[in-house]
Amino acid sequence: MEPAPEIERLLRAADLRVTRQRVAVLAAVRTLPHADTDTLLRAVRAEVDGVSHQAVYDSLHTLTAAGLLRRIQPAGSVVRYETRTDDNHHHVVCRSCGSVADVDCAVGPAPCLTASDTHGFVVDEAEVIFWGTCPACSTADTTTREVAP
Amino acid sequence: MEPAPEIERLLRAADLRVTRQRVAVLAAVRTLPHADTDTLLRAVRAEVDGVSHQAVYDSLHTLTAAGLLRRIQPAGSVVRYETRTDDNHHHVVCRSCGSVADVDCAVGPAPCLTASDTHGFVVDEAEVIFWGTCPACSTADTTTREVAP
DNA sequence: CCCTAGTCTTGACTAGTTCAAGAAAGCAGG
DNA sequence: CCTGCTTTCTTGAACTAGTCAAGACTAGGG
Repeated sequence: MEPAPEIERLLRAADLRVTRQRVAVLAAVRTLPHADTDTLLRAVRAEVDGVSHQAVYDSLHTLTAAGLLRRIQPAGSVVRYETRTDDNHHHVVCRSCGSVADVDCAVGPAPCLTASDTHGFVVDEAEVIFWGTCPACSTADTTTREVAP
Repeated sequence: MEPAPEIERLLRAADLRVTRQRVAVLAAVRTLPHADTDTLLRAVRAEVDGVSHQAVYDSLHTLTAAGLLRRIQPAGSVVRYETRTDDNHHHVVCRSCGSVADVDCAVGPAPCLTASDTHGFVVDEAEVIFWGTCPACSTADTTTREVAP
């Protein structure tokens, strides 16, 4: 389903052992960007039978530490992962269904990274999360009101 | 310790019943901005004996819904609360110790609220979190290296 | 003062994640 | 190709933060 050799190359480049579990995890995050751990676990098990949940947690942590994955966690959401790690892009999150989409930086390469007074903190990253309503939910809201409790 | 009448007034203005628990919760968040629920629970119990954790959770939810509190949750952190709700300010979070400080908007009243392409999402808020190292941790890091594992 | 809706207490329960010990597997060197 | 060391995976228990639900209590309008 996924080009395994390419993924294998990525793992070796990051000095990580190539295991079926890791390959499957990385492939899963590629095909399911912004998915949560449980969804990824299912996807991985569809590829490699009998993978333990701990292996998936471990792989996700390792791959994140190696810079192959990026971990995102909007308030009130479980942890989600994506493979776009190089660019400092941001996210829009739907308040209603929790879906996430990528948003490129609006103002140049690293906007908003100029806080007025950071109280002596040494800032290395500015994370921006846009909150709103996704197309599907805003349509559902206006057309079929009173459906949700 | 806190001006209870003032807090009472705030509660009534928000059409909420005035209970000892709520007053204590609101006072606790005032004196301990950015505190997590557990810290607040302890603070509340110091004022009013035997308060249940559920009452604190309920109060925090109710007060947040009424706009008297703002709930923040940086990735990897538990939920925290603060009383500054009117202005759209942001936060700096220490990667090392997790401490949080307020940061006022850098560019005008609502910066960064102009995402380039929001994929059809209707955006109503832009949340900015600055990640870095707090003064205490950066000092500890440079002077007493090798202390932490 | 009484009534009722809203709030609090008590205690069980859940989801998501981490911890720990031993078995299995990757891969460098011979 | 085989060996052995080290990392990774499996298994299964444990933990934390938070939620659910039933009944007792109480704020505040009448």
